[in-house]
Amino acid sequence: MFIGHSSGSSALLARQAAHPVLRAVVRERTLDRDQNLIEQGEAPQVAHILLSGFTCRYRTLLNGRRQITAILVPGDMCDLEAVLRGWADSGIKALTRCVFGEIPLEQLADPLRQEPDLARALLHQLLHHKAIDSERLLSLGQRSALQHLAHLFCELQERLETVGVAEEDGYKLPLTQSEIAELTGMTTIHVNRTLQALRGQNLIRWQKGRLSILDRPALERLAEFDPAYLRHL
Amino acid sequence: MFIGHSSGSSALLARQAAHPVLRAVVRERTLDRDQNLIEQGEAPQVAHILLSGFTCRYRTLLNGRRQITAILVPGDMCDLEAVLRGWADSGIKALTRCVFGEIPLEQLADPLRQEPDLARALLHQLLHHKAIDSERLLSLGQRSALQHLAHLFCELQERLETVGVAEEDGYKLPLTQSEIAELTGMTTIHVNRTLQALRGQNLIRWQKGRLSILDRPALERLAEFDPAYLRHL
DNA sequence: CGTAAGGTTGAATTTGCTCAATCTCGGTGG
DNA sequence: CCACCGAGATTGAGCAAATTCAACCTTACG
Repeated sequence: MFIGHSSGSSALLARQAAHPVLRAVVRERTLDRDQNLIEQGEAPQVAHILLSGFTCRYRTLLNGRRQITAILVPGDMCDLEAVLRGWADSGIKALTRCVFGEIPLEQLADPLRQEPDLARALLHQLLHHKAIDSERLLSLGQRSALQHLAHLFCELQERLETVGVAEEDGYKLPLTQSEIAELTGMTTIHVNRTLQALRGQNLIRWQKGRLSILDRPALERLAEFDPAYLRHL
Repeated sequence: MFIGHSSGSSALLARQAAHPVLRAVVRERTLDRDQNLIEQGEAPQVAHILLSGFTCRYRTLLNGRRQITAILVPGDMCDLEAVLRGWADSGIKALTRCVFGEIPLEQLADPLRQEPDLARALLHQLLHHKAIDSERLLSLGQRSALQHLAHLFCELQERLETVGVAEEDGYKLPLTQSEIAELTGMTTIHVNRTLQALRGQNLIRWQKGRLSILDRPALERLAEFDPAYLRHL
């Protein structure tokens, strides 16, 4: 993923040299937990890249059931598709206090006429999230609850390591169990019990908002996790 | 979606004027039902656009459970992501006899340096399938079995109409119930019973490989189907 | 210290799954 | 023309997974 050093105050991301997308950032914007970056159905006025914090995309059914369709971590473009499409098919809300970089639409309106680096980065981002979605389809369709959660934790470990927000053996996971539920299509209660199972097998610990992976190989084996889908050219 | 008239024998697609992607087709290739276009893990040697027939992408778990992660209909790029990424994260197989257009890698290797029309079409295709995936995540996570199947049928009606392969009230649906199962993460048996429920409510009929939608508004209401996600700029 | 949000537990119920069998129908060979 | 065959569809009974509802516990925080 393209991570660079933002000029703003919240610059946690200092892994790669300045990246084309970050160079396009003209301003920062901060949201508190549970605030919406964009409502479902809205037309984006500006594009955002997440600089720090956790964010999610979600969609709602008439009966009120909600599905979190994506978790966004620092470095991710939050609303790229919405911008390119002209309207947001999902809502986007902050799971923690978040800082976003704003990118004026003009700079992306026709990404394919831009400098190739920027365009490549956008395409890259799209591919990245497409790969994550595909893996999530597999989890939702075929993995057991246990495997599904295991896979989620492995994926986040990997993604957060990439952006330098995780340690070797875990990371801060600022989600509630009901958010995990919305993410995985399970019930909060079922999430709770499945987590207990995971703990019972000494695979993870999850205390005070920090997830610790106690036996990473075992967890990855259980999840059938293969990080390849997160690695790109 | 970009559909045009292919010069080959199998040209069913004659809706829009010749499209940049179709212009890049150098050769056709035909597969019979159940033959693989590409194996999971393989490195694509050439890109493919589906000209006629039904194809799917799928992924397998160690226990042999398979998830169909996408249905591909005429006009769809089958392996765009695999090409851009350099390896296939899913297998792709023909659900019926299929004709594909082959596009040499050189023409796509760096799509962002190509004529903008081609590049735009590729990006477009990526967005299209991303939108479909997002909807499918919602179905898998939050819709009931009944809603899920209803949604699937609505989606296909819409997509096939777009490429001129559906009539007003239905279309040929050359899938087996177990393929529907792999697509929706259900059991074949559960698919069967859910289909009976759908028939019982006089929403659909499915005979001799043709799916008829008897009450489209009611089916769309049940599924909470909103075709907006399939419409693009 | 009280409150609220999040986490945990139990029991009853529903949904979907497994296994195992039977049915249907199009195609095949005799 | 007809009996056979096999893939796909259908059925039933029992079981497992996940949900619902309702309560209770824990912890952070004002």
